Amino acid sequence: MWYGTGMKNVTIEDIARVAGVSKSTVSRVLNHTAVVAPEKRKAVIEATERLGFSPNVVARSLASGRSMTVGVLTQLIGSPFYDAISQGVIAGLGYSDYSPIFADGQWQETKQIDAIGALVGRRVDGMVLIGGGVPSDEISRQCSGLPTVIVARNLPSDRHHCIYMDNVSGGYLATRYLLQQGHRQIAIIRGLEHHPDAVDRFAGYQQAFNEAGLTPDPRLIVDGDFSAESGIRAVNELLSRDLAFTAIFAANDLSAFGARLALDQRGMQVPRDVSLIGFDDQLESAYVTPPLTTVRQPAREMGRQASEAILNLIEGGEFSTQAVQGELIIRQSVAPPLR
Amino acid sequence: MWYGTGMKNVTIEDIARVAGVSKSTVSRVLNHTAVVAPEKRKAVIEATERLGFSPNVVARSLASGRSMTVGVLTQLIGSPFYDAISQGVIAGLGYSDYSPIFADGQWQETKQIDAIGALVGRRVDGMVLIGGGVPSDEISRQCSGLPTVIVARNLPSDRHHCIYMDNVSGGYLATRYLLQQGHRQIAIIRGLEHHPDAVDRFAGYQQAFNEAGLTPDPRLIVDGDFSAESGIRAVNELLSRDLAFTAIFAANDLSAFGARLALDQRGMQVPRDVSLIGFDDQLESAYVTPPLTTVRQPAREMGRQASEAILNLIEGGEFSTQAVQGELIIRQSVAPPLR
DNA sequence: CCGGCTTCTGAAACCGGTTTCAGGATAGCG
DNA sequence: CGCTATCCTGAAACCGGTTTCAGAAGCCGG
Repeated sequence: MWYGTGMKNVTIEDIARVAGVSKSTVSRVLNHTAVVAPEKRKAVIEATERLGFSPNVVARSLASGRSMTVGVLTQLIGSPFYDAISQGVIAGLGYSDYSPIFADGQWQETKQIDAIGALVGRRVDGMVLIGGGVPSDEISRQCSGLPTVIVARNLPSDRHHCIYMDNVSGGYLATRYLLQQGHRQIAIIRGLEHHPDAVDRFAGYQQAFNEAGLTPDPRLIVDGDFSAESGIRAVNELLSRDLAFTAIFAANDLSAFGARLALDQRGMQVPRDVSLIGFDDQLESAYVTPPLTTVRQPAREMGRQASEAILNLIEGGEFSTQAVQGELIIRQSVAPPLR
Repeated sequence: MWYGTGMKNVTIEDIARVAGVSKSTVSRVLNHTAVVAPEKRKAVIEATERLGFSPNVVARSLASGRSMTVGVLTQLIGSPFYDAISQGVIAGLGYSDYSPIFADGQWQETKQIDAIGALVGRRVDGMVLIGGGVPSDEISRQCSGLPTVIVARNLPSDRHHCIYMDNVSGGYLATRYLLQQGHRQIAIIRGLEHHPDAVDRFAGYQQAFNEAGLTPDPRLIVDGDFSAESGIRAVNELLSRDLAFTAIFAANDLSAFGARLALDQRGMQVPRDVSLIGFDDQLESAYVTPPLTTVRQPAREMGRQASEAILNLIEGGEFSTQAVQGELIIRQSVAPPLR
């Protein structure tokens, strides 16, 4: 078996022979790891180019102890938000000498633990964990001594480096905006019951109400699971309960889409009859009708930040947990209530 | 530096010592590569578990010549279609012992060539090329002797293994459906001018007209670039030209969303005033208002198929280029024309 | 009871680099 | 001019596995 651009497989030894020097010297030239006499350096470089040599990364990894790879644990459920983070990581690593290796957690804790194990076994030099629910101490155990960044999740222990979205303030922002527009009966479609993001956004919702000296109507709180279907179900449930509401705060844009569709099917217009606000600001949200007002999560940027953080940690740098703030993106799905 | 679950770093040599056998025997037990006396086997397995040994994949790769990785070249532009293919590849590889390594081509030929080179340098055992525009013979050159699958692109040479969507028949399907519904003035928003997918879909559009003994109105053909913005621009252009049309075939769902929005802003309803059909069937398409009729491209499945194909090729199996057919997904954005 | 064949096993070579170490050449200094 | 400090360089060890090879042990039939 052979690879590479050309023939057999040219090794550092071949270069050494052709250039009339030793392996060591070739290595030194290639890595700029020591001063080498100019004429030898030249000979090595020429030989390298003539034979079309590209060093065997695997051998190099073994010898140097660094694999030049970063393990990325995804959850792969096809959520636009998490996917965008992965993309950001890939993009951010694109400018470095490190390559990302992916493993798929499938939102199952055991799978995630296995996947982390597989990545560790591959001797990745750093680890980026996107979302997921692996317990803190399990992470510590498996990734001890290994630079690790956790994205889109906030682990309280300061052993961990996290880049997460401040979901409380995000939920607060969305709700306060609706309140400012004059809404009082604001339904909320929550995300997965125990999902920390969902819990936090809900906390923000309550906080905005509290701050305004109001109390949300508990009957307007319905559960969902971040899917578009759950948005449909939630609206149907609200309408079947025959409750009055003038606005909906959806757990994420996808469920907002579902909610929008369900409202439309019942003949209710957004924002005339009901205002609607989402969470995420995914690509499509600016182009649905009406363009969706939402809280922007800079997913791609978070991924990119994570890649920078991990590179920095690998180089021995420092990093401390960062919360990124959501941004209210005002479009056209919210209007003051009619009356 | 040390990794792993526990202490220093336990190697096969440690296991050998503890189990009272030689390295060779440990290797044989771990890889089931030869028969070993039951009691020694047991000793090895026990030692392995007790010390929490996980083999160094890098060393194994170097020795065996197989890196147990598959290189994936993406284009990372955030296109829902291409992204979904990547996800499919990750998912498909999840069940194997191979891990995907990503490199980002950024839709630039030079970047793509570099990226392929980097992957080859990493001694990947197989390569999955998603989209992109690297010339056929450049691929042959760099990937010679390396199992390679090209997804979402059809290279005529039979040296290559491709999994691609039949865009001609997809475009045909969409257009024929509109014709069947009674539309005659069918505008088309094309994708990027020289993009093969766009060209093919347009060919399908013409084919459907031909087959019906009709000719499309050339003034209803406008260019786009697969973005939502381009959908908006296209509709505005059509309307400003003051042309009569009863239906729009958009290059992809994203540009259909844009078109839908632009129509809405001009007070035109879908499908009452104008019917709209897209291409892709991305996640959100079922939940916009009205739910979008479209041609489904099984992106994720294509990625999964690619991963299966590459694993098969690595094992020495055969694979021949496959065209997957699009499927017309009828929802509610198309209706017969009013008159 | 012995030769031949099979089975198991360990020593050693190997994969392709990096890194240590020691020695030779050269330069600097008194 | 002699002696030490410095600079280059190559030999060899090393990273942690796999695989070859040859020898030891066990089994068989004659």
